[in-house]
Amino acid sequence: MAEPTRPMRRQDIRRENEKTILVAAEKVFAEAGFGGATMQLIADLAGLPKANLHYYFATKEELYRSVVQNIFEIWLQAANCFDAARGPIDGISAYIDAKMEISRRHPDGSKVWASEVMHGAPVLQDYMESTLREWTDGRVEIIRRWIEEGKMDPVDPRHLLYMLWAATQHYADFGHQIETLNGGKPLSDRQWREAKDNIKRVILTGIGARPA
Amino acid sequence: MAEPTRPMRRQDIRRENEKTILVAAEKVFAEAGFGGATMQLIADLAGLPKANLHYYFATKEELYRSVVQNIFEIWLQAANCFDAARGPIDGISAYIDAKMEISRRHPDGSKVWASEVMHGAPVLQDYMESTLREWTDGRVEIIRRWIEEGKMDPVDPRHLLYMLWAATQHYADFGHQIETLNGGKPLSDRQWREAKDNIKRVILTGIGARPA
DNA sequence: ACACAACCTGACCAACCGGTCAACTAGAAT
DNA sequence: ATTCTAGTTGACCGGTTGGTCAGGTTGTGT
Repeated sequence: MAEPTRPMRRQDIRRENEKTILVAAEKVFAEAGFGGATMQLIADLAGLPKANLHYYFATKEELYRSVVQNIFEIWLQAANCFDAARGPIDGISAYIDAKMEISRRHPDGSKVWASEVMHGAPVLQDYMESTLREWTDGRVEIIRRWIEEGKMDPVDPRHLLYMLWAATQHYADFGHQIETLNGGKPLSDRQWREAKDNIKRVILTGIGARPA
Repeated sequence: MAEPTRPMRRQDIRRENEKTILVAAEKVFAEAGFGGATMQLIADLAGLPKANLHYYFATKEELYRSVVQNIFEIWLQAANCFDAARGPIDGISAYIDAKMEISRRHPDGSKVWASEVMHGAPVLQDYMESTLREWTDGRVEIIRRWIEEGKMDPVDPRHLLYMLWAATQHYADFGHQIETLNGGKPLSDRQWREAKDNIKRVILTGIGARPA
């Protein structure tokens, strides 16, 4: 019954262990916060001795930094939906879909991200002042153009973006509250769809989005 | 120049010290999370010796619990706006105003609350299953009635509430991000008003709210 | 077969944290 | 004035934490 453990190549070992550690770390950081997380807890969850963690990640901060950067990249990827779109209905719908999918598939990463920002973004400050700002400015420009072209009402683009972030991220960060109010059960497929549709409908109607 | 320190009555001492400690604790818990906060940090910020903290609050958990319960009560007070209203425009407007005011005046408390929920509400689980659930069910019923009376479109009441919570709380929890994207400066009075107006306008339009 | 480098890990350590306590000071009641 | 109780605090303690390290094991190029 024992799997015939094929010999692993060096590269595979490193990649696999780093992945295992990062997954465990993401979960522990999400559940306990940076201060509450311990290397021992992460090691136990990863099924590795603590000293092994320090072989791959020198310090707790370095491990945390890797986790945060990972989720930040996923977060940014959802951005592309916006660019390809021809109008607010396509663009914002796709963006809501993408961000809701992140909230559903990576709730731990979302929480780590939220926690990082809430504590003043000590690790990500640089990214926020460069990458995030550029991305935001670009999207603001797109929305402004949509408004000029009469494709939607004149809504402040920044506050609209904040609302999109807030409404979608809420389902990850406050998932526990939502679950509690849902009778202690996680949202079903159907409920996730309803959530998505509701956000889309309220916001798209709210900004007076008109077909391109 | 030294203030003529009037003798303090026992009651005043206790009340004043508890208040000082709670304020300091709220800030430290918000900035560092429960795990990252230390009694020493809180004591330093409060200007009291650490042992004195333990005189008023036996354990770190007890102090944390007090902080969380405080903000929970503020949070619940904003609820009353909803009841007095005759229709969605009045009710939801007032609620958004109240919650935005909380985000602005009590950003630390909001963060502690968010952190608490994000980590599975270890302290507040009881409240969430009783008080919060009751409050939510009551509000759902009100919204449902508004829909029946044709005062707004048939939007899922729960998801609408989540959106209200998310959009308003975001300005506290992600305040640092918003500040960074605002050129590193806090939102001005005018920008806060714009934020509030935008949320109101998008949501009220989005749900097709009609005057009672 | 050999040597080198990457990988692994039990044992250990200094620093720190939550919490305790005994001794002290200062209002309040008589 | 005396007594009692609430409030104050420096010093201390056991347990935990992030991090180290010496010595072992295993894949890999020659």
